[in-house]
Amino acid sequence: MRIEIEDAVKKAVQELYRLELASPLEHPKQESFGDFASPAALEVARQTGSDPLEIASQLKLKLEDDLKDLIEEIQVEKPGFLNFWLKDQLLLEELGRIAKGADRYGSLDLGKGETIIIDYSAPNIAKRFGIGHLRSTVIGQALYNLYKFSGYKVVGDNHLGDWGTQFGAILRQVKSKNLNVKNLNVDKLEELYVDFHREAEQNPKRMEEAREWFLKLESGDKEAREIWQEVIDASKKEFDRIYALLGVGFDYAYGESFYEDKMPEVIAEVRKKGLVKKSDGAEIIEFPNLPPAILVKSDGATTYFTRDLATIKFRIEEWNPQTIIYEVGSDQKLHFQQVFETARKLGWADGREFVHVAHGLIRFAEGKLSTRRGQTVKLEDVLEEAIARAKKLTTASGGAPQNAGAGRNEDIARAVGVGALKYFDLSHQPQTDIIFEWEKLFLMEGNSAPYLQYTYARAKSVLAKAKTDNPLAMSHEPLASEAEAPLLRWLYRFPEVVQDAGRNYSPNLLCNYLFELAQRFNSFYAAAPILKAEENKDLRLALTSATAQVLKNGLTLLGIETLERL
RNA sequence: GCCCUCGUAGCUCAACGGAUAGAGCAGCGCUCUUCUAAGGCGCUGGUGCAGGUUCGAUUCCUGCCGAGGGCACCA
Repeated sequence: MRIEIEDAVKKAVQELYRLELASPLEHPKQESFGDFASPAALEVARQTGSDPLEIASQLKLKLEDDLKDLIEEIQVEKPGFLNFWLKDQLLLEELGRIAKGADRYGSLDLGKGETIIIDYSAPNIAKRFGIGHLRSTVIGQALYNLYKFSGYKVVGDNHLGDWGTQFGAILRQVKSKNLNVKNLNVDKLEELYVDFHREAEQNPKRMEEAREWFLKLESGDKEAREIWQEVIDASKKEFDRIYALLGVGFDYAYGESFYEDKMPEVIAEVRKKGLVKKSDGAEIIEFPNLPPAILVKSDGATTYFTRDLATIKFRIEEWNPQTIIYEVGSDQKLHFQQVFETARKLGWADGREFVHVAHGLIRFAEGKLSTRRGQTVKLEDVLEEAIARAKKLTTASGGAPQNAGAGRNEDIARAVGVGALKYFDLSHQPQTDIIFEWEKLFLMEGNSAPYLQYTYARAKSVLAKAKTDNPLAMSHEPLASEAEAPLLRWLYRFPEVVQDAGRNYSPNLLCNYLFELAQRFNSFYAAAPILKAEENKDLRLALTSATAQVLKNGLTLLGIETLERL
């Protein structure tokens, strides 16, 4: 609907004033200003110097004719806005579309065969999976779902940090302390890493030893490889546990080490194109507006800059993507600017888009969480706490007593607890920092996943009692009353929101929409009886059903479970 | 020092350059002999500072102040 009206307005402006309209159609904040509003007349007035109200009136006349099938009424308001009211019939038909579309309602066909690669989560091997990795993991998964739903081919790749000098540090510790790697779990590995940096502060020679060990690893030293492999296995065991809890998955998890044998070719290509310069024994790439990046270290080892270049090359050859999205923290912004700039210089960009969704950090009030200094919060601890709190809530409210099988309360607590945590993260605009505070993570009322899950279960409960196979059997109800209208005028926007959230790399837009939807439903629910309705019963059931469906589709896109009962 | 991001209510966050800046939490007061009270209804309260562009600025530009991040062999 938005597209039709937007096009009509554009066309009208073009025909009447021969101007290309830039201002988009919008949803006014005040519902008294209609379903859609256009500042077109204001824009035309700016360019032609004439009276905006006069222009608005002219546009109104034309549009009333062009849009007579869609629009009930057009009003001209104060400075020169055009406000549009959709026909009730159209809104009612949308309910039918929701029922028919079911789990696919809101899906789009924007992809046109294009492929998008999303690089997300990417925890570092040998370190605990910290709260800091929640953002990338959860936002990345939501973007993945959104693009798939929008009709793109999507490749999700978990670019594990399983290569680099950090392994030199681990190897150095394991060897010098003569430890048995078989007994090392991630907690112990991280301790080694923290110890290493503590020692390195006292004794700079430690860093050199670490670099030497990494070089050994990179040049295929058998012992180094064996230890490295053990460390990876131990880490993956923990990561898999967390991904299972979070309900997050990937198409691939190549990791940095996968590109080991692909780097020489890339290095050669960069050299051949004359982009490298020697500096203090290292090979660097310089940029006009950025600090230089290191391609090859002075000891001949690679950096993760080199690896990211090799990764791009591989991804292009393998999937020929139109877009590569990196869901990585904002502290790596410079790095990606350097990588993207180099890729462009190498001629790899060519019609391709590289995007760094630089999310803000989860940090303490005083600053960044630093693994090196041992300042981490284990995500697993946070998840367990979230589930424990959800369980308490479930028990306290005495929910879902009937048919509650033995494992059922566990399932509910997990879905609610994990959902609350994921939603907490997703509902924040990606680019802002999040201050870590235990209490804030576990909000289970108000703007939270449990509120949405509760609303969904509530709607489903009504529908179960209604026992109608097809609550949409109603046809031409009388006009929706005050109780139904706000909900009816909100549901149809879901597909627009799916598109906006994807286009802006902002799952939080979807959160905002769903929360508002739930609020509107709950107000409606409190104001109007559904099952015992004396009027508009079919319509109310249809609204209930549509709300449940949209909530489910939206939450699923966010990677949050819905439960039929809680 | 240079570069980047962010400053909105007591707290946590919304708001495509638009119309009376919205929520949630916290606080106070109502509300379950109607379908799930994890709910609903109401009250209290805000754009860091100074300029500029615009019919219109929380949004764009400049400067300042404050917070965070980054700046060569970590990732």
